[in-house]
Amino acid sequence: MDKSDPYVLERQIGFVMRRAVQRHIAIFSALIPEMTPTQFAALAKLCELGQASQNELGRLTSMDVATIKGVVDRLRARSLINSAPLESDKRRLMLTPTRKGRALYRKCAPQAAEVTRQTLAPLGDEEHRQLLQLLERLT
Amino acid sequence: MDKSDPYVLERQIGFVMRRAVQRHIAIFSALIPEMTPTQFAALAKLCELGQASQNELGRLTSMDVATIKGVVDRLRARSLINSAPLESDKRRLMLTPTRKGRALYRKCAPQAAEVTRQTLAPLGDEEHRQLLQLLERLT
DNA sequence: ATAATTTTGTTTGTGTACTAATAGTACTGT
DNA sequence: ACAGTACTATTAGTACACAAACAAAATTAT
Repeated sequence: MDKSDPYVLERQIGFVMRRAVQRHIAIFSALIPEMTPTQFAALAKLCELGQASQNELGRLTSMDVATIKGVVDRLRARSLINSAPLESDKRRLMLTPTRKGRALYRKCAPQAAEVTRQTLAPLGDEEHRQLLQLLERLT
Repeated sequence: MDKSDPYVLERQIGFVMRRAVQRHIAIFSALIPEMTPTQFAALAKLCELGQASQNELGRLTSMDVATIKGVVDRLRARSLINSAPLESDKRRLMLTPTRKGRALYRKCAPQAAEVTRQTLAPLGDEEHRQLLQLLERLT
């Protein structure tokens, strides 16, 4: 990169990522109108784990405490997860997916794989791997 | 890609991009506390153009009508841009950066370049180019 | 055992981001 | 000229995302 390049908005990583995320979210909500990507991430992780505290689930899905609370509230309002204070540690709110939540997850998981496929449709398999690896290193 | 792979949240492009964006925004707000990335994008593009209608600016910065309105409102509240209805087309709201807005942009632009540099610090120059090119093709 | 610290969850406030509905203006075709 | 269409902006509602401040509970350090 030539350090003397003028600042061109369209070539900045932040701008390009924002646009790519916008397209991804549009594909997601077209294929999975039942849930937002964030809600699906939380539900998917909780189904994978079987159970988790709210804080734990937030960490594992990269959501801060305020965000995960809102997501959990909305999932619970739709009876997709249950929550109960933990006896052994009264600070913690233990979450479990409901039968309905697990069923919805099972139904949506193949669709979520298809979201990934459509999002990456412009790329070949090798490029897909490359992109994922490069982005992971930015984390 | 093995189609029989189970659905692993952490390997989905959406999840990985969300995390990368989170890190980028954290770097941005540490280096440029004066503005959000979105506000900077709008101000930068407006300074580059000299003037633009609100709708036009939204299109060029990939913000929908509701989003660009909020961003413009906040920039105007801080006297970084001016707005006036256009005589020749009364639907349009013509925007121009103020002197203060242009000064702030000039001050922040080098910092914004530094944000990009720090965000991409884990990658080499060739990888930087690759990542940008791959992401652009997802748009 | 008590004080200091850490962890977990909640609340408030600000700022994207999108949808859908509304209204005024401009343009197009007949 | 006028009807239909398209464009621009606003508003209301929902959903992330983060910071900061708070309270309650658990852990630790002395």
